[in-house]
Amino acid sequence: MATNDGAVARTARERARAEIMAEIVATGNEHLARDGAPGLSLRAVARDLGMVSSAIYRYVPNRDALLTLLIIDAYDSIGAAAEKAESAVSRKEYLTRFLAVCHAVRAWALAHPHEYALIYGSPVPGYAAPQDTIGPASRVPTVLLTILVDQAMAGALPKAPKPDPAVVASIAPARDFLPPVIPEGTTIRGFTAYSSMFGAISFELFGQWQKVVANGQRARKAFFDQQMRILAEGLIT
Amino acid sequence: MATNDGAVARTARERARAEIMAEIVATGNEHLARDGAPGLSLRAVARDLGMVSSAIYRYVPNRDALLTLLIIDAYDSIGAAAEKAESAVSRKEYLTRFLAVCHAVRAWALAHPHEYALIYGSPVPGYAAPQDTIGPASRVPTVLLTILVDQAMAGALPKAPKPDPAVVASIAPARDFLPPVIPEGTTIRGFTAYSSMFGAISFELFGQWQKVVANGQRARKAFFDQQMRILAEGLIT
DNA sequence: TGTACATCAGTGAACGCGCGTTCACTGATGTAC
DNA sequence: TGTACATCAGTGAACGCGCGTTCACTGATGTAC
Repeated sequence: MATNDGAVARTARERARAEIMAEIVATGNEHLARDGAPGLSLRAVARDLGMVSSAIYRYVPNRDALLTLLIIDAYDSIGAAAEKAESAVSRKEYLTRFLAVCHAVRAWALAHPHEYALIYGSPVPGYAAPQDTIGPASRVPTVLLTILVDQAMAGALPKAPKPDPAVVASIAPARDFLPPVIPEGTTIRGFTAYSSMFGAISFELFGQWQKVVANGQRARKAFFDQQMRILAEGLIT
Repeated sequence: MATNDGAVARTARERARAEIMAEIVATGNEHLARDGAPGLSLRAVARDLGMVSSAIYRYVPNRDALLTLLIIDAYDSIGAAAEKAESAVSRKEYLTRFLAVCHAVRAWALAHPHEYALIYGSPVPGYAAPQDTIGPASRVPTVLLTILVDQAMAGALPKAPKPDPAVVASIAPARDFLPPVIPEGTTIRGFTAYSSMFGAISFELFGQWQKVVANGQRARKAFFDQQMRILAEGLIT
């Protein structure tokens, strides 16, 4: 047994490998920010790392694998931002917690537009996301769900009429991860708010509010805040 | 003056040109559907049209121009679908008109996923949409606006509290095309419903409901319908 | 109606580019005894 | 502790590919007189 603190970074090789993997992800993100996902190339990343183009294949088996790494990194990054913002709010301030998440997600998106586009924009043609991305992808929705659960536990959930049986059936898969305290009507409203939030961010980020909403940071933020408050109606108090 | 019915297709050359332009757009759309926007290439389109690769430059000055043609075509196509569905509903059935538009837009998106991604998904890196796309882009929102205006004229608009001054200021640019019958509170709710609708469609189309909403057509449609009804609350009666 | 010139569509070759990926190799690091 | 072998990281050349775009050209169509 060699000198070894924990499971990380044992031999020099392993340490170097972990570092280089991190550099690959970092450089990949830079390229994403400059050229977007379609322009991402293994050769270019290798070049930036001072490697010959074939050397990168020691770390990443192909281009799709690099995309997967970047997708996981992006989901983790946006998830961490949401968690951090939400955790700073006192537990009983449900609406404030919700808005904190919304604004954190939006701020992250504005700061990392190409990473955002990678995970919430159009799928990259020919790329199929593997299972590994599902876990990190659920961090943001999990935070939001926690707010609803806390509210339900406190008996502070607004009444939501039970939807049509067809609608209830449509969200059957969600029952696997949804605690029973959340009624169906609330679930649908929650999902709607959830996709709506990303709709609002995508519209802002992808330029769809051109000539509709003022361009200033202040205006955009106030507009978004109001949108999120509307989405929270009948769901979060 | 040659035999000439109207402003279209005079000489053989002009007729041929118009036809080939249409074929270019059609073929471009096929390629979009197969490979997505990033993979769209002038060479490939020319090849499919039986032209030598340089010949296409007689019709389209460069790749970006082809993208612009396809974007305009997509906006026109989705706009026409929305208009058609909405026009079939009796004028006073506001909610039914709204839902007709929502379902028409969704159906179009499901039928043309790559064209949808082109106009509502991540922007194509390095491409800047020219002014020509603004007109066609406004067809869907214009139909939706008409519903609100008709409702306002009939005095059937739900009350919406006037938002904060900062919020009102943020939508100042919209005042240019918004009739004064629509109050600020309604405007913001309308914009929110609008971006939310595309958020819902994008989530469905881009695979974000994996393991959340059931996969069947029926389920997906029922779920979407319920979402749209929630968005209509406090806005459309 | 017929001819002369101008315009346009399409050809074929070429330019220079960057990409993903493979392969046989050298030299450094790690492991077993 | 020292040596022998196995593993791994990185090299450099090469493969075959498709792309956008330019250019000088031929031949057909359109226009002016």
